[in-house]
Amino acid sequence: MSIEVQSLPPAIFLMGPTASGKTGLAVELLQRLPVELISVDSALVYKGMDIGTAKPDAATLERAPHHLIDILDPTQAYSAAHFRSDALRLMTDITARGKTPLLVGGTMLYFNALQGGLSNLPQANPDIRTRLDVEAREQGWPALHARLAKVDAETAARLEPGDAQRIQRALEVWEISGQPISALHKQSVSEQLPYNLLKIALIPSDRAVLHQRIAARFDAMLEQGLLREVVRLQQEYPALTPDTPSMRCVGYRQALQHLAGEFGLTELREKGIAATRQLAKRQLTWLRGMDDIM
RNA sequence: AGGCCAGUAGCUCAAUUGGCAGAGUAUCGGUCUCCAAAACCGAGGGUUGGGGGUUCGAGGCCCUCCUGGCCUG
Repeated sequence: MSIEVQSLPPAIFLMGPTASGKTGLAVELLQRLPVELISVDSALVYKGMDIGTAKPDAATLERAPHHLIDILDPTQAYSAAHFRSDALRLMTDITARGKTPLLVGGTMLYFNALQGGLSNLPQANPDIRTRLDVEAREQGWPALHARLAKVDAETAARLEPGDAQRIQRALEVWEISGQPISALHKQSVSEQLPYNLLKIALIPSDRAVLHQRIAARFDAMLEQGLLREVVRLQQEYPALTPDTPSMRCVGYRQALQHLAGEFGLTELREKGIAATRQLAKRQLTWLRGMDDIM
């Protein structure tokens, strides 16, 4: 380990799939170490989404405050870039206070963007996205993929013709900047994270046990009033639809569909649990590919 | 008790006249640069309820048994 690395301030990553016990461990570490907690979670940012996100309860948050929880209305959008910017600012502040940032959560893209950096790309543009969505409805995403191939063959070759989100993003970047996203990726690389990282992953030893915990937790959410929470959100924010980013969260999307009469309670339970298992699987895939994990 | 309908992948269902058993979903694996609890890609998975028969060949036809549903008594 070089002197340069040792001189960097410390920061801790505490990662793990949903229902792996991250919050409990984070609270415990807080009691023993001079740390401040930063949530790394694309769902916990939303106010009013408490039950379905398994947000730490009020008493826990009182005892163990988390940054980046309850910072947005459910009508708003967040992103990896927003997170990176917010987290870097908070880490600087925490370090200046003589504390160590403890980043805890399950949104692996956010951890990845924080550590590895993001290229300097134009911001998302809702108007362009809406227009591209309309065009895709008329022509199909493969047609837009073909359009992308004309201006950015490299990215088109990398993406599947059905990969709506990434085709849309690549076309959006092209329209705003006049440059292929592949070229921008090569140009600008944000600097290394100026912290000496300790990365901890909570990886369940047995998938079957994780599946049991997921099922039990979803049942508990239903008992605690997940459906009431979603009804209340709909009343408070009539603009919410199943396509709103916040409502794409596991459990909320299925609850909206159930409330719209698409299926019954039994199916809601099955679909909610399955969606959570799939989330956990993707989180574990990320973790398998990460280096330096304890 | 009799009559009718159904039984095919974990689940919901396709399969022309008897002609290579398939989809969706789930599960598993992977991809991931401003939506990521998102989006996308791939793979495995079958004694077609059991047994017998006809046929070159049966998920589909015949016999029989089992299971479920509906109708009649």
